[in-house]
Amino acid sequence: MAKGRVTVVDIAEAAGVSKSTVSLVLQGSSLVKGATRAKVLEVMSELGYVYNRGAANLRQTNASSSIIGVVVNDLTNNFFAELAVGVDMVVQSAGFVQFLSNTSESIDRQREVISSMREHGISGLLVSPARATEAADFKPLVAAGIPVVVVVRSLPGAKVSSVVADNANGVAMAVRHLVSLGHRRIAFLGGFPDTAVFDERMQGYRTAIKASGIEFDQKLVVPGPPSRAGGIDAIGRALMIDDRPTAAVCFNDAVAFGACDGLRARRMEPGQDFAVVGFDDVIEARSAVPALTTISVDPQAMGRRAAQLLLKQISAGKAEPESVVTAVRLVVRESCGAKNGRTAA
Amino acid sequence: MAKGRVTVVDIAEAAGVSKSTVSLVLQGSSLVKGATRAKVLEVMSELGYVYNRGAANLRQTNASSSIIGVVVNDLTNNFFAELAVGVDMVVQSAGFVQFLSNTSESIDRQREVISSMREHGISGLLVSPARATEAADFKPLVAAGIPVVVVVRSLPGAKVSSVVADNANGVAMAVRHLVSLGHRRIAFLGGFPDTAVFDERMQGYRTAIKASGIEFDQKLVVPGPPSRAGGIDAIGRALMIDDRPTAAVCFNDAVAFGACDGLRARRMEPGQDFAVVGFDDVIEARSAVPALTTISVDPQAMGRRAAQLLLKQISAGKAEPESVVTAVRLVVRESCGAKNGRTAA
DNA sequence: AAAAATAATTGGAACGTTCCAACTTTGTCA
DNA sequence: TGACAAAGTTGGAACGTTCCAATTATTTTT
Repeated sequence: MAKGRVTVVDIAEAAGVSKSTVSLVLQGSSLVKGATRAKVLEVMSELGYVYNRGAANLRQTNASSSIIGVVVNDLTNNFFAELAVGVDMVVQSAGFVQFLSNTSESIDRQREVISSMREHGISGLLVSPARATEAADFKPLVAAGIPVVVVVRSLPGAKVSSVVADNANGVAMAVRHLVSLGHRRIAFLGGFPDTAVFDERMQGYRTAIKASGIEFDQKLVVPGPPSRAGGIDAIGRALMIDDRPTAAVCFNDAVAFGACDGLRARRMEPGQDFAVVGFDDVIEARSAVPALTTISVDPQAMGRRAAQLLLKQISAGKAEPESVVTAVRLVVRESCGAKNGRTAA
Repeated sequence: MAKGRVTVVDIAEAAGVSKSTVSLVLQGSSLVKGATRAKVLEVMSELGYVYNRGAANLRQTNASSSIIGVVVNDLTNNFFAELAVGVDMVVQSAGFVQFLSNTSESIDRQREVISSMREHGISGLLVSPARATEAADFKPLVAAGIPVVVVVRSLPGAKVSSVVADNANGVAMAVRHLVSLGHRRIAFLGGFPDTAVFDERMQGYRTAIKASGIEFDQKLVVPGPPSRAGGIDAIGRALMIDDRPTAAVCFNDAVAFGACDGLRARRMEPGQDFAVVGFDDVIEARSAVPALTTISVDPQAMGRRAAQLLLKQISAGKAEPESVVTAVRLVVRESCGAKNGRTAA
C-alpha cells in the first residue's frame, strides 16, 4: 500500500485504458465514451486517487495555477478579517483557492510572503499593503504578467488596480452632518499626513467645509497616530486651540474612541458637550457608550468586489489597471449628539 | 523577453555552468565553489529568476511541499482570526507557508477546501472543524500519512492530534469563584449537549460543584444554542426553577451577554442581582457594561502551540496522535459582582 | 612525478501531468 | 460494399526541478 502515491498511470492500468484517456476524464472532456469514463471514475475512487495539481500546471504552458494570493496587513483587525472572508467567498466559488497571509504591518514579512507565493505560482495577488509599501514593490509581479489588485490602501504611482473606499465622500458626509447639527468649528483628528488614505480623507474635509461656507482653518487639522492613544493626544491638542472646536471628524474609529476618552478625562461628555464622528464602523462602534457615529464601509463587500476584479483580470489575460471606489454611508448613533436633539452652542 | 519564464537551464547557460550546478546553488550545497556560486546568484537576480516549487517537489519523492493547510470555521470571529495569526507566526518562521481557508461552519465547504488542499500537496493540516464534522472525515488524510491537528473543538474517536483549551478546569474555576462569593445555587446555561466541548465544560461544572459540598441538581443545567438569543432563552428558563439560582456559568460569552439581556428585561441588574460568568474572553467582554467576568483562553497562543505540534509531526515523519490541553485563566470583572463587594443573599 | 584522494562539476533519468499527432474503431452515406 | 467521416483512444514528448552515478579538476600524499 505504502508504495507511494496513486498516479494516473496506476489508474490507467487498473482500468485497462491509457493514461491519456484518464487525463481526458480528469478534465471532463466530451471525447471519452460514457462507459469508459464511468469505469475510470470508479477505479479512481477505489484506489483513492488524488489529483496532483503541481504536476499538472507544470505542464500547462500558460501557468494558471488556480491559486490566488491574499495578503492582509492585520488579520487581528476585524475589518481585514471580514475583507478576507469576502474575498474567499468569490474566489472559492470561482474554483480558485486562496493563499492567505498576514503581514502584521511588517514590510519585510510582506516581501517574504509575496515571494513565497510567487514560487508557488499564484495566478493573481490581492493585497492590502503594509504601511510604507512602495509602488515599486509590485513591479516584478506586474512585469511577469501577474495581475495585482491593491485594496483598502491605494498605492499612488503603482501600475496596479485598486479597490478603495470612498474616503473623500465619507468624510464630506460626516462634515455636512455636523454642520447640519449647527457646528461651525469642526476639527479633523488623527492620521499620518504622508499616506494616501489621509490625503483622500482630508480632501473630503476641505471640500465639505468650504462648500458649507466655512473658512478652512489649518489649525483645526491635528494629525497623529491612527490609534486610541493618538486620539487622546489629538483631542487634547484640539481643545487648546483658541476658538476651540465643538466637533471632530476622526481619521478612524480608534482615534474617535481615544477622543472620547480624552473628552471624559476633561469632564466633557462625548455626544453632549462635544460631537465625535469616526470612520470604519468597527464592530465595537455599535456597542460602545456612547455608540459611535461613524462612516461605515462594508469590508466584506469590498473584498468581494476586489476579488471579482482580480478574477476578471486573470481571465482576461492582461491586466489593464483599473480603480474602483466603493460607496460608504453615514451611520448616525449617539456620539455626534444628534440622537438627543442637541445642537452645538 | 516574453518567451516564457526563466528556468534553471537559462541560468546555467548564462552563467556557463550546468543546470546541476545551479540546482546545487539553489539548495545551498557546500559542494560548489564560492566563485561559481557568486556568479550563479548574480545571473539569477539579473534574469529575475523565480524558483518553481511545483516542479521541485514533483521530483522530490517524499513530497514535503512546504505548504501547510489551515482551516477555520469562522474567520469573522476574532477568536479564530487570532488563532490563525498565532499559527501563521510559527508556520512562517519555520519556512512554511499557510494556505488559510474559512468554512463558515459549512461542512460541505470544509470538504471542498480540504480536498483542494490535498491536490496542492499540503504537508500538514491544522483545522478548527465546522460543527458536525465526523471523525471519519479525516481518515483519508491520515491514511495518506498527512499529519492532522485538530484545534479548539476536539473530535472524539478521530485518530488525530488535538489542541484544546482546558474546558473542564475553566468552568471549575468559575464555579469555585462564584462559591467563594457565597453562591450555592449556580446554573449552567447554554451549549449543545451532543458536542465534545459541552461535555468537557459540564464535567468541570459537576466536579467543582461536588467538591464544594453542594449537591448537583440536574435542573440547574439549561442547555441551548450557544448564541446571544440562546442565552436570553436559557436565563428565562433558569429563573422559573423553584429555588432559583443566584448565579450562572455560561457556555460562552455570547450566552453570557444574552443572559445579561434577559436579566435586564426582568429588571434585574447583572453583577448586582445575579452573577454571570462567561467563557472565551472575546474582545467585547472588557468593554461591555457591566464588563464580563469570564474564562480567558488565549487563542493566539493556542494557534502557536498547535502549529508547533503539527510541525513536529511533519518533521518526525509519522504522526503519533497527541493531545494538548492549554491553560485558561479566570478574569474577574464586574458581571460576577465581585468588584462591588457584593455576595449572594 | 606519479598515484591516490578529494573537491567540483556534469549529463541524463525521473517525478505526474497535459498536449499533440497518430492511430483504431465505429458509424454513415452513396 | 467500399469509401469516408466521426468518435474514441493512445504513445511519446514536454514542463522545471532534483537525484544519482560518472566525470573532470584540483590537492595531497608517497
